[in-house]
Amino acid sequence: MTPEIIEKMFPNPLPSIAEIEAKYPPRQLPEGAKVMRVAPSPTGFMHLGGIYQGILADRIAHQSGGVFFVRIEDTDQKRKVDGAIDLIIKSFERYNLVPDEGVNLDGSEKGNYGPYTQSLRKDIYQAYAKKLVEEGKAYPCFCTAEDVELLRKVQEKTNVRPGYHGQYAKCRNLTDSQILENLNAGKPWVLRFKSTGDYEKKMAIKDLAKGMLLMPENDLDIVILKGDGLPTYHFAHAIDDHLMGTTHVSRGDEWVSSTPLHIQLFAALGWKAPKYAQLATLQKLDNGHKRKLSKRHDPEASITYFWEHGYPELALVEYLTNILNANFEDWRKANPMAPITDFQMNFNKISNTGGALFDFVKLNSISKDVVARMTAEEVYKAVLKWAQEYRPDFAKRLTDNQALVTAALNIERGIGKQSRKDIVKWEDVPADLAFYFEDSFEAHPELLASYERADVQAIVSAFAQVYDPNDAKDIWFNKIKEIGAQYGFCADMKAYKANPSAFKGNVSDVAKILRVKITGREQSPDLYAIMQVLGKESVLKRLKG
RNA sequence: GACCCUAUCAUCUAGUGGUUAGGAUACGGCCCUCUCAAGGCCGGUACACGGGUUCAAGUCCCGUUAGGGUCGCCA
Repeated sequence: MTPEIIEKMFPNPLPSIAEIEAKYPPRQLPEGAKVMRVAPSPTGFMHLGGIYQGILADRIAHQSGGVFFVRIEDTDQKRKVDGAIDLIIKSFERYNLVPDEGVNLDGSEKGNYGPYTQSLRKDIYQAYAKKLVEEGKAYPCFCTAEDVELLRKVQEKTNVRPGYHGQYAKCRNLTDSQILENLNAGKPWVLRFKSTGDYEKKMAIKDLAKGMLLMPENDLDIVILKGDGLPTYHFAHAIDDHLMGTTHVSRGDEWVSSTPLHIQLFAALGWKAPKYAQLATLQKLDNGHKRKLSKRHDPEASITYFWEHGYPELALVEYLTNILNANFEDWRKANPMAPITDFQMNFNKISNTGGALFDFVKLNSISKDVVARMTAEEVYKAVLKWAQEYRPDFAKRLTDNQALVTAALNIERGIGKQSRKDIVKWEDVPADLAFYFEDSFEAHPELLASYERADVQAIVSAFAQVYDPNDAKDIWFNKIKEIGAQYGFCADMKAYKANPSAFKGNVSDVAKILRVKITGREQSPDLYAIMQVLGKESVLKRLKG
């Protein structure tokens, strides 16, 4: 192609390749250090998979003494949404995935390998595109979207593998004069990669997540520069990950089939491709069929779903970590209180090759354990943060009653195995705490319908008489037993079981009567502790009510 | 249609030629117990199917079936 044509294609001044490469020197890192990134698109939707990928990249990079960075892939101007970059940054921040380099919330950047936003790198892509044209490795294509669509239809009809390849690559062999003519006529064009691949040949690709892959070489002349001059994913990936020094690319396995193309692209640019770890995407069970978690159909595909429902950040991270490296569970068992960043993430332990089902049952179980490991103060803070965002009314209740709420959250919050595990997510808390407050306490006398009214009244008033908030727990309990015995409820479980018909009931019935009066529920945490939290006034009021 | 990947309990998985096929979650039972939760103990449930190779196959090979993914000027 003549310099004249090339100048026509790239009329704007571009940095020279030497200039660019000088700005991106190889990183000086210790032996074995890995440089990894996450590269989300600012579409206004933060996919759960982004966090999944982020956990892997952050851990592997940081545990190897390397670098973790975030790159914003905004080359599709049509899908760009305001505020989307904020959402991305906040999402990673929320899960404590801290990039060493990338975009900050205020729009500034950190790191020496930027810009980290692709739309700001247009000149760089163009410079390399121009170089490929000069070397005869890329060519302008004047086919319209309709032309390409038509081609695909013809290929389908004639049973030919679809795509812009071989004899179907119409613009591949345009003469200089044809190109010039089209350019002069102002015809829109895209830049295509002139593939040298042979589809009949296989290439072996080592994937860190999937193992050895045997793939046909790519022979598609894919678009590398779109009509608006911005690169496609493929081209931007090769250039950015080279310049930014990415050593290991982790991404979803929807990219597996284009990996031969990417390796080819790196080679055409004279570079070595990074290593790939292409993870199976999270799945969901739908009508008995597994399928990819879908942005359109599954609310839980969006990270904000977990914010709204108040899942502890650590719970989600632990759950996803376990899908990445299933030996996490054993590690957690052995190190119950260790920070999760201590867990050594390992490419070799990636087990999810087929696509794991996202399992809320398991997530909930992990979440319960996470919450149980927290102190009451930590739970209070986390619930407050959630409530301030999603339940302002409840947030006010929390701040107005911090001491009471913390005390309530502290009930049976023991060490290790004895701790209470009934909070899965912060969303559960308002209902759990409702009975502590006079305005949301609901009396439910009907729960006592199976007892004689007179017995209930007698027991309640007898207890109200002897109730002393200063009693130790055993004294308190003895009082309950004695009152029960007085009205025909056996105080001794063994005796009761030996001859149940001799009694109206046993001490658990007495406790139930008091529990229902005081909490409005048949089930509650330790009643003694609840009464301590409520205080004498409140307890007596409910007993009389 | 073409290409690629995957296949162990309901779910996530351990397993790299010789295992009573292990764990976790879920489920069921018992114990503990003022209810619930938690905890402890016990239990059932799996190598998709069919052929090979081998003294020996969950593990290796081939096929079938089933699932997933990709074939865009989206990423």
